[in-house]
Amino acid sequence: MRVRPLHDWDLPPEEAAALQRELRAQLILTWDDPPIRTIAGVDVGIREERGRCAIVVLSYPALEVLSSLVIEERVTYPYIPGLLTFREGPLILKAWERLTLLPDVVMFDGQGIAHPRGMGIAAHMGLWLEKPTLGVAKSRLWGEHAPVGEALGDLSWLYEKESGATIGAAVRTRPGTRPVYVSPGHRMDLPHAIELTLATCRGYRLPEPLRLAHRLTQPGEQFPLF
DNA sequence: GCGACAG
DNA sequence: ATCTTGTCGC
Repeated sequence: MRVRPLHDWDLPPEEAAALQRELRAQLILTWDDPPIRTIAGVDVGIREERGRCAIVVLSYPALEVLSSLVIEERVTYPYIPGLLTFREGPLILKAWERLTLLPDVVMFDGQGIAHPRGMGIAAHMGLWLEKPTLGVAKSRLWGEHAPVGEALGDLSWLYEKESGATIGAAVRTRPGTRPVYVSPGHRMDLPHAIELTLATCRGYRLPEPLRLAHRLTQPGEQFPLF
């Protein structure tokens, strides 16, 4: 799919952070109730500056794989907490260009607005892709929360200590494992982000879109998945 | 200065 | 994320 360029990616850390603060005003944090027939999972794996991005599109709510793709490219921007998008974003866009089936919702491996400047990878990419997005991270970056209940579906709100604003939720997607951190990206609200996360879990800690995309980024894995 | 810190 | 083997537990 084609996207309209919003800005350069090769920005020094300070400028990258300033850009994130500017982009925050463009986020739409409401759900306008579009029909959901497909949902995509996006993940990136990098080893020795060799990045591999995988996108898997599943039907919803059946969760059958409709298409998948993997692309590789050199990645040089360093990993800096809070600036993950500047490392993985360019590669994700390259993969997105190869996509022929436009998903209704896109799930990312990382934060949405649960980020120091409200612009985690799911929020940022949502602006580029102009699609509803949500972030499902394996660990916390920003925000505080009370302990999470042990049952599937139990959750604790993630809130920003200073403002008191609720920015996401720590969700138990599988008993006996650590919760995942869910937050809306763009054109999304928290209730729907949580609902989509739980509705796409199939017995594993990670929801299917991300679990499958992650598998494809691992060395030796083959695609397509169907 | 110290601790925190998505992937 | 990646580096890495075995191992504890259901």
